[in-house]
Formats: sequence, structure tokens, C-alpha cells
Amino acid sequence: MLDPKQIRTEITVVAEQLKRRGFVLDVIALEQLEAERKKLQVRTQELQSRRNARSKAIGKAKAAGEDIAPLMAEVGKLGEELADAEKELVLLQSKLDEIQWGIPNLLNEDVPDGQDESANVEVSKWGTPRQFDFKPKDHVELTEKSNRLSFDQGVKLTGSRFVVMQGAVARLHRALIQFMLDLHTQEHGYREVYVPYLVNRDSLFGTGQLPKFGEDLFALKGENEYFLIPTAEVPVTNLVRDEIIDAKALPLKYVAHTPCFRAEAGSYGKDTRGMIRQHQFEKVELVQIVKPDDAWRAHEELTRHAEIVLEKLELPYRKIVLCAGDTGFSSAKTYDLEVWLPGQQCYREISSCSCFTDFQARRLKARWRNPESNKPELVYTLNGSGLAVGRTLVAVLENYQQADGSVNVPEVLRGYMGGVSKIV
RNA sequence: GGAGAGAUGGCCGAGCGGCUGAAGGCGCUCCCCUGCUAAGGGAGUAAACGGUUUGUCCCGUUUCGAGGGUUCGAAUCCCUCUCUCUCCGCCA
Repeated sequence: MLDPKQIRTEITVVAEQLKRRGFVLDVIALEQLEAERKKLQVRTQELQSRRNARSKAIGKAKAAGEDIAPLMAEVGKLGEELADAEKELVLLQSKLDEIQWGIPNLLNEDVPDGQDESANVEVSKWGTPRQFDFKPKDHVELTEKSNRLSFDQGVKLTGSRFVVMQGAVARLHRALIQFMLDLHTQEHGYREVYVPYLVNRDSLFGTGQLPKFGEDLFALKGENEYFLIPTAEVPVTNLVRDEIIDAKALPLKYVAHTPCFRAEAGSYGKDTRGMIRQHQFEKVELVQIVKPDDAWRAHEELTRHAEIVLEKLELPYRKIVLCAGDTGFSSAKTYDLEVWLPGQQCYREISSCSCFTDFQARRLKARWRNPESNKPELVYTLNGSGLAVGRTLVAVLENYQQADGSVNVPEVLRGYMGGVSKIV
């Protein structure tokens, strides 16, 4: 969430900035609620103060052996008045909270204007799409005969948008995960973490999935209110919830491999073919917790770490910066990496790297102790896919396919494949 | 699943109706002392929110796992929940 103080004191500036996203802030309603809040809070606190003073006086009088009856009578009415004021204040505050929790993050000034993905801006391009001397198949066709990628079996076991992998493809998928984890831990300085795949409401609130985007989540039935994680961002970033981190410990750099579960209500009809959009997929996620001053440098660095995965796999990609209207709710700036898919003859998103400034940290109460002020201040959080494994698998299959339907194994993965250089 | 114990500040840990926002210790900051190091002496050190000022000064409120209750007054008493630990059972 945004700083409530900022919303209060610079409401027109905030509203103006949010307009870039196409978000309309109801300034008048907010100002009115705020004025009421102020009045009520001051009144409530005044009543509390008087109640406290009276109660203290009763204590003293009692200790001195004086008659406390008159004091007791005086404080009686005060209590009722106070209870009413408190109730009203709580109600009002919850209204304000609801509005504030629904306001997206302010955008970094580098973010280009635009309403939707058509306005995203390409930043760079790496590699050149391979020229095939045959018509390249997409990953579905490629694996059809061998049944190494079976959407029918996924449907049988669960339903649409689930997949079963077998044999060499399943192994390639696992190899990708190992390769990514090793790269990030050994060369990029991340700490590997293993985290729960089920999280509670507080965690989802902390990273911003709740209360606004609950329909994208799978929730468990049962005694406890648990949700399947839509990304490792949720459990990993929540590691710092309610913590005050020593300045010397920053930056924290975590990498985690987890499955991700997304209901994505409303996405039906889009990407129905193949494993581009599944309810369950694997991802290797990078998370950084940094000092505010380091955030933008860290954002470039983290994005670079994701790019390197693609480069080592020799997969052509481009890097784009999302425009104002396409940038996610919690993010201040997002780069997407898009990999070339010969089967679709286009670039498709394979990584999304975002800087959330203090937006998540404020919800998380994630702070660090700034040695300059010696006071706790909010950290900045970042994350990015490094990479989405399912889509990387698709990219490898399609880019490394041969005319005979076999697939070469990328050089860097062969060690993870027991030396196998080709999947027949 | 059964039985018991517990949850207090950055950390450890006392308190068990008013004088406690909270003893003591550790850590941290500043100062003094000692030729480095080690040791020692002194002072300070919770957060959130609001008012006020925009001066990091002052005033107030809230917070001792969470929520409710008793009371003029709750860290302290009662109820519910969550979590942690110990023992037993079961289990990868």
C-alpha cells in the first residue's frame, strides 16, 4: 500500500500519478472520509485521555483512603461516550483501509505511458531467431507421438490446463530447474530457500494478492484457511514480514524453486493450446530485499540475472519495459523478458522482473534499521522469474528441434542430462 | 490424535489489578579511561498512529500472540482462537 500520510498530504499529486495507470482515485470521497477520521480520532483520543486521568485519580484516592464514590460517578458517563466514539472510529478506519488497500503502487518515472501491452517498449534484443530449413513444429506437435508431453493425461487426472510429462522431457524439465538454481546460487550470489507451497491470508496480503486478486488463487477446503501459492514471491518475500533487518545483512538475495498454482479466472479461451498457460507450473524465482537507495540498481541486476539464463541456454529473447497501464498492481516498474518461440513465430513472456519500492514492505511491515537515523525504515522488495520453467521447456523444445522431430539438448544442460545431447 | 507448559521491547528475561511502556541482562549509540587488542566507568536506546510544527522539539493515544469479556482502571482476572515447546502415540 501507499503511505497513508502521502495520500493525505499530496492527494492531488497521487491521483495525478495514478491516472497514468488508468486508475481513478476518488479524491472527494477520500478527503471527506479523511476529515471525518481526523475529527473522530482527536475526539476519541481526548476521551481516552480523560478516562485515563480519572482512573489514575481513583487509584491515588483509594490508596490514600479517601472516598472514591464521586470520582466513580464522574467517570461512568465518560465510558459510554468513549465506547461509542471508538466503535465509530473503527468503522470509519476500516472503510479507509479498504480504499487504501485497493490503490496500486505509484509508477517509476521511467515507465512509459500507455494503456495496455501494445504500448510496452522494447529495451533490447538478444540473439537472432533461427532460420529453419523446414517448417518448425510447436511443442505440442513435437511431443505428440512420443506422448512425453500429454495434455490428455492431465485432463484425465485433473482437468484442462494440467499436463503430464514423461521420460526425457520430464528429465529435461528437471534439468532446467537444477541448472537455474545452480547458476543463481553459484554465480549470482543468491541463497537457495525451500518454502511452503501453502500460505495463509496474511502472506498473500503482504505481497498484494489479497484482498484484490483472490479470484486468481486456489484456496483449500478444510479447517485452516490455506491457499496454494501463485508464485514463490509470496512465501519468499514474506520471510521478512514483521522483521527489522540489520543493515549489514542487506541485500538479502533469495532463490527458490516452487510449483505455482493459478486459477486465472477469466483467462479461458486464451492460450488454450499447449503448456503456455497451465494451472500448475514450475518457476525458479529470484527475490531481493534491499535498502531503498540500492533498489533501481538491484532491479537492473536482477533482470540481468534472468537474462543470463536465456543467454546460457542460447535462446533468443527481447527485453521490454511494461507501460503504465500494463504494470502490475504492486509494481513500480516491470521488465518482461520474452523468448522466441518458433512454433508460434513470436516472442512470449518467460520472465517478469519487478521493483515494488516500499509498497509490499509497508504491508509486510518489513523494515531495516538505518544506521544514519538509527530508526527502522521500510525496505524495498524486488522479484523476478529466473525463469518460468514450463515455458523455458517449451522454448528449448521448439528452438532446438531438428527436421526429424528430435531435439538437441542445450550445451549447458547436458551435464544435468547424464551427457545426453539429443532427445530422439 | 492424547497429556502438559508457554507466547512480554532488536534479542534474552522479570512482572501476575492502579506507582509498569514495562525491572535486569545482552546488543546497539555516544562519552570517559587504558599506548593497539581485551577489560573497565558513565549516559542513552520500543514501535505504530494522531495533534502541532514542518525544528528529527513538545503533547496525546494505542500496543505485552490474536479476538472478545469483567473493571473506574488489565501485561496482570475470565472466555475463544492461533502459534510454539515438552512427553506419549502414529508416520515419510
